[in-house]
Amino acid sequence: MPPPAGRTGRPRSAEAHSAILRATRTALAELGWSRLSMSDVAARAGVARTTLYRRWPGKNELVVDAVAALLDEQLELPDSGSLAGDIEGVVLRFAQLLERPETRSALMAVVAESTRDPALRERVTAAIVDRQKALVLRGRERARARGELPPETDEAASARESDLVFDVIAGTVVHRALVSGEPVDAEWARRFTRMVLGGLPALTAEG
Amino acid sequence: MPPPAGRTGRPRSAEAHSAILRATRTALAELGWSRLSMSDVAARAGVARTTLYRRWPGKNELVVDAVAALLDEQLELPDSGSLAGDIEGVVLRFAQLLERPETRSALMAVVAESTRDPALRERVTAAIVDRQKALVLRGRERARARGELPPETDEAASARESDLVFDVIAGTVVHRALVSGEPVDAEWARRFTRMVLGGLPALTAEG
DNA sequence: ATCTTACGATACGGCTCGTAGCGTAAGTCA
DNA sequence: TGACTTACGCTACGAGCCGTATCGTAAGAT
Repeated sequence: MPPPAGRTGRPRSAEAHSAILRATRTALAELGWSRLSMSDVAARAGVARTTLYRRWPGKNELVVDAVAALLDEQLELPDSGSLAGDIEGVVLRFAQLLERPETRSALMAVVAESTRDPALRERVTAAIVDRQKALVLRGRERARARGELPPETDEAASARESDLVFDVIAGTVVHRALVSGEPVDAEWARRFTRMVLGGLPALTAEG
Repeated sequence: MPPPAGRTGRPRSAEAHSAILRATRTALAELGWSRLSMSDVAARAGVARTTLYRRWPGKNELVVDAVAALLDEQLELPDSGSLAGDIEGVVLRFAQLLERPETRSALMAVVAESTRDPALRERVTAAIVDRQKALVLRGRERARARGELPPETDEAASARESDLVFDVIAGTVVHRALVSGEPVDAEWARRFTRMVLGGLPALTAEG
C-alpha cells in the first residue's frame, strides 16, 4: 500500500483514484455491501484489478475511503441562530446522507467489520466519526457563546458530555433510519430535539 | 426452506438445529461476519453443508436466527421501582449483550444487509428489534402506573413517543459501544439516563 | 410394510480472492 | 537526452466459497 515519501518514478494516476472511488459508490448503491467485489469495481472504473490492490488492502478500506469522500461534500452545520435549530439542522443533514443508498449499505457494514479490526476502526474513526463529531463541538461552542449553555468549567466533564451528546444524536438518527426504517423528517427532528433539550417529560407535555 | 405443515416423513433433527445455531455463534465470535462461511458452520456443527441450505436461504438469515436465540436468554427488564432505574437497567442489559463478540460482529452486519433486503428486514424486526422494543413499552407502563409519567391520552402520539424513546435508547447504546468504542458502564448509564429524563441542561447542571 | 421426508456424501460450474510475473507507460533526475 | 524508478494493464495461478443437483440411505408417520 505504501506510496509513502521520496517520490521519483511514475506517479499514481489521480484520475484513476477518483474513478475508483466513484465506481465504488455506484457499485455500493447497486449491489450493496455483501455483493460488492473488487473485480466489479475495477471493471466499472476501467482499471486493472491489480491497481486496486496496489492502493487499498481490501474491500473494507476501499469502502471507508469511498464513503468518507461523501461526508466532506455533504456534512456542514448551517448556523441557525439557536441551539435547537442547530441540532435539527445537523440531524436533517445526517439523515439526508443516510438516504443515499451507498451510505445506507456501507456505513453499518464497515462499523461491523471494524469491531474485529483495530486498523479499520482507526480508519473509520478518522475518516467518518471525527468529521461528524466536529459538528457537535462547533454547535456547542455557538450555544455557549449565545448563553444557551453554561460556559465550560471542568474540561474532563465537558468532554464526557459532548461524547454523550454525540452518541445520542448520531446513534438515534442511525437507529431511526436504518434499524427502525422510519423516515427522519422535519417533524421527527423537532420532537427529537425537544427531547434532547428538555428530556422525556418535556416531550410528553405537548403533542 | 419450507417444512411447512402437514408433516408425515422424517422430521428435522432438533439436535442438528441447535448444533448449527451454536456453531454459528462460535464461528461468529472467532471469525467475524465477513469471514464466516456456510462451509465452516456446517463443519463445526458436524452436519452436511446441504442440510444448512435446506433450512436457511443463506448466511444472513442463519445469523439472524443464531443471534435472536441469544436475546431470549439475555434480555429482561428487572423492576427496579423507578423509571430511572428501569432505564439504567435495560441500558446495562443491552450493553452486556453487545460485549459478546458474536453479537458485536453480527448485529450491525445484519442491519446493513437488511437495508437492501426487505425480507431480511422483516426477519430482523421480528426476531430482534421487536423483542427489545417490548422492554421499552413495559417500562413505560410501569412508570405510568407509578405516576412518573402522565397517563396516555392520544394513542397515536403515545406510539410516536415510545418509538422515539426506543430509538434514543437502543441507538445511543449501540453507537457508544460499537462506533465510539467506549464502555457502557454504570456511571455512563447514570449520565445517559439523566439526560433522557431531564434533557441537556439537566446534564450540565451536575457533574 | 409402505410412504414421505430428512440426511450425508459427492460432484459440478461459476465466481471471487490475493499474488506473481511480465512488458510497457509516465514521470523524475542527472 | 538518456538512465532510473515507479505505476500500469494484462495474464495467469491455486485456493476457497457459493448454490444446486443427484443419489442412496435413515428415520419417523400411517
